[in-house]
Amino acid sequence: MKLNELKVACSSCNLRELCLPVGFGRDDLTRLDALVASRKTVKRGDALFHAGDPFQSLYAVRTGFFKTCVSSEDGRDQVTGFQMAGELLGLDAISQDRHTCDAIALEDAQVCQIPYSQLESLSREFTELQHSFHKIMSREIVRDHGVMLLLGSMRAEERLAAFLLNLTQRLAARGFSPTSLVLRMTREEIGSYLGLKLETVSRTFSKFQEDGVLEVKQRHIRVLDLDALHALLNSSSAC
Amino acid sequence: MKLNELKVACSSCNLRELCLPVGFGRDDLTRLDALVASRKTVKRGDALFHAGDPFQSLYAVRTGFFKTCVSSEDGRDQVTGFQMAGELLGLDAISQDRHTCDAIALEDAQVCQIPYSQLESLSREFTELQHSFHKIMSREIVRDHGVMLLLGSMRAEERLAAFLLNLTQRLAARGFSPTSLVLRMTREEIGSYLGLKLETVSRTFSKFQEDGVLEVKQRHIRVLDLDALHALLNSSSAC
DNA sequence: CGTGTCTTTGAAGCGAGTCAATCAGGGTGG
DNA sequence: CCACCCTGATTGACTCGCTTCAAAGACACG
Repeated sequence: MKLNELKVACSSCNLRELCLPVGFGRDDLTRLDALVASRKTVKRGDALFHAGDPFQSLYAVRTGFFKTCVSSEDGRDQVTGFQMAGELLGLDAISQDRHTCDAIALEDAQVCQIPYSQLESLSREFTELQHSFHKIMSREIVRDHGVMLLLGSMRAEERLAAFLLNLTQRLAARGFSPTSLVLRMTREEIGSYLGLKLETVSRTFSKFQEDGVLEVKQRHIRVLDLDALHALLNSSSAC
Repeated sequence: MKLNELKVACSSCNLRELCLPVGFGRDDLTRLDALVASRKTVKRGDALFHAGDPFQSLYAVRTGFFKTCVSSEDGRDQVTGFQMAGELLGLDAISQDRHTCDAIALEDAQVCQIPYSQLESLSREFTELQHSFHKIMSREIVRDHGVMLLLGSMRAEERLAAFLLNLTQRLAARGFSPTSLVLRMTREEIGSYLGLKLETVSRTFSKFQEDGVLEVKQRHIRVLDLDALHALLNSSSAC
């Protein structure tokens, strides 16, 4: 066994508290190691998979940043999520044995490949894994419902505030500063995710800067007034 | 064993081709029967569960029609789906051991109660069930992504067309006429689902009627020109 | 037959989209 | 090392689709 393969094992991965094995004990973790077949490198701009590709494996993001997007027959497309370290890609593909969205790396990335058939068989004899996997799928459903709420009933400022708060929370959980971040995606990608045009995203960033809520320098964002962002979400009756 | 309990068994349920046991053989079906604990009746307007309720069971709709809706802290709320016979309710609750949305019956309904712990243990020794359950969760994710596409990039007419096409397809799969239907939900609920105000929904229905695409009499809808509905989705370049 | 809920329709206003021009960086090649 | 180019970001002016506010109509139910 080669040394760099040891490194990739779940049992020694620093993401184990965020990824599939949340809450696992030491013994559980070593059982998981059998599951992760290999690492895979994806360069910025490249696709990990495309819609229509046959489904073999799920992928856990180790490093880097992804977007997933679906597209309709008439060429419309929609960013459905942004994934960072510890998050799973490919859950949509189980339903039809084919991927239903594209997963594109927004920066150079590394993923762990998890063959789905092995995940199924291992989780049959390993209750914690089964439970953990179900929770992750369910969490994705809950997340999607939150996005539906956002897209269905929020105004531009509220959408961007919700987006930034979500991003900073997830970054904070990974040990990054919750007040200073670098966006990995373009204004257009943010807009697609939030159901806005890129100009509206840009204008809203500028508005936040004027109001002293953010400092915006291209993709570098500093949160100056976290309460103001929260306030945008907790009081729709602000008008 | 009482006669009416025999009737509720998956092995003799006429929904078995739409529900959890899709593609199961005779033997598989009888193994499933152990899973469904009981039936439950929900009256029109009542909740099957509320957001925050502790999670015990999933529910399969036997008869009737439900809506699920999430709400944010500030009282905004969003219909996240409409469920009919054979569809599962409660998948969102697995992630946090609590329901995250309300499930409200839009007409008198009957559901099968599926204790989640039993579903987990049975699916550990029963590959087909495990696989089927995973597919159902994954399908929910794919559906949500479709709704996100709708909410993020479609205009009012396109949203309503997509909604109606989806509804008629699901009704057709259950043996109902694909051209004539009775809406179980109000304009406001449709609007909430589609990210529109109820007046806009009403106006769009009227527009479709003027154009000869639909015949609309309150909640009674007849589809006159199916192609026109499809055309609204397949050519955004119609302008 | 009245009452409340849901639906329809109109008129006016506004938020976000569209179109277009300019600006800022990052990378590349001379 | 710098000028250039290309992509992405910003900003402005105008337009349009949807929302808002308001009133009237239709239906279901007691």
